[in-house]
Amino acid sequence: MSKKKRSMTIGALAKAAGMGVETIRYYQRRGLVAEPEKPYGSIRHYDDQALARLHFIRTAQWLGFSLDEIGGLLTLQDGAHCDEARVLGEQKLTSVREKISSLQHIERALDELIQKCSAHRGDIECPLIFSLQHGLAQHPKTETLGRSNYAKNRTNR
Amino acid sequence: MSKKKRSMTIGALAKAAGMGVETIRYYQRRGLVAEPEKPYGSIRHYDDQALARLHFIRTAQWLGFSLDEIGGLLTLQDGAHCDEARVLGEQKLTSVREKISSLQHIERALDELIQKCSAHRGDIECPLIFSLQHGLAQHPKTETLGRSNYAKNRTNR
DNA sequence: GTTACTCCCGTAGTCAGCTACGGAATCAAG
DNA sequence: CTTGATTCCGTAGCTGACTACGGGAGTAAC
Repeated sequence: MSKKKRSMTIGALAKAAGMGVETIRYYQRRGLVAEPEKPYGSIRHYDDQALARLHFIRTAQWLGFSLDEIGGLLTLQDGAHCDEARVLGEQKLTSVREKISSLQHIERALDELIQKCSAHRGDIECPLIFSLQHGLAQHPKTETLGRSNYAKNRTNR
Repeated sequence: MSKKKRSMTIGALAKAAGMGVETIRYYQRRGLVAEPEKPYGSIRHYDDQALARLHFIRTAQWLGFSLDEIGGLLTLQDGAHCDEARVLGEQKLTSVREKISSLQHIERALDELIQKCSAHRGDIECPLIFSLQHGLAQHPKTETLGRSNYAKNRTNR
């Protein structure tokens, strides 16, 4: 949007990018954004290019790229490696689609359990609990639920 | 399935449940499964009830419940608090549906970027990279991407 | 009876992405 | 020129669900 070459402190940059100062420092440590030279006994200043990088990171993150993958995308940024970028995007798209379909399985399973729960009145046992104990048709028992899975289904803060 | 009252060591139980010994110990520490009495100078033994608990945990996990939430479900297991269980299930269902719809937004955005990439031939810049730098129409810039979000889109191991 | 697994138990490490803390230096306002 | 906010910098803590390690005890097979 704005193209004027304003110069900001890290605090102003953080505010402009909608993130915390500590987050920017963290990205610097990870090598995702550069740390500008510090004038003799003074404070670092950032320009709109730095802000653009932060936007880049946030958008790519929203698309599901990890910070490591974003690092890879950023190296593609300078050359004209459009094909490589497209391949990365396609891989992401595939994994997003897989995630959608497995969440849809879960949606169906949960929905059925809740239906049964609502239908059940004053009987011996809760159908939802019972199903958890005795198995679900849809649920692939062999699937490993590792640590990479743990937050798959968490609610945003 | 099997109803015979076999007795297993923790290793056999782990194998039967398809998880590691350390995982079961971890659940014991978290109070999700009980630790049976240890005979004088011997080894603990587990029965099919213990196995059923582990199945319960894995299925509930697959449905998106956290271990803390599973702890809550397990306390409902003994009383007949079907309504409470159903409410928890409904909350999960809501959050699953939210996740699906936000992943579908992402799917659309990624798909468009890739289309543009494929259409582009020998021009100055890569459309995907360009969009990351200069903003996406679909992407809500104000949305906070906190730590609870970081694995939202990771691939299963 | 010796070898080779398991079990037991406590503690510490892993991953990803932040977030917090503390003390010194610098800057902006009054 | 003082006060109070920021910056700088390194290091440590947090989350959730495991996973690994180490050393001693028990157990199973030969």
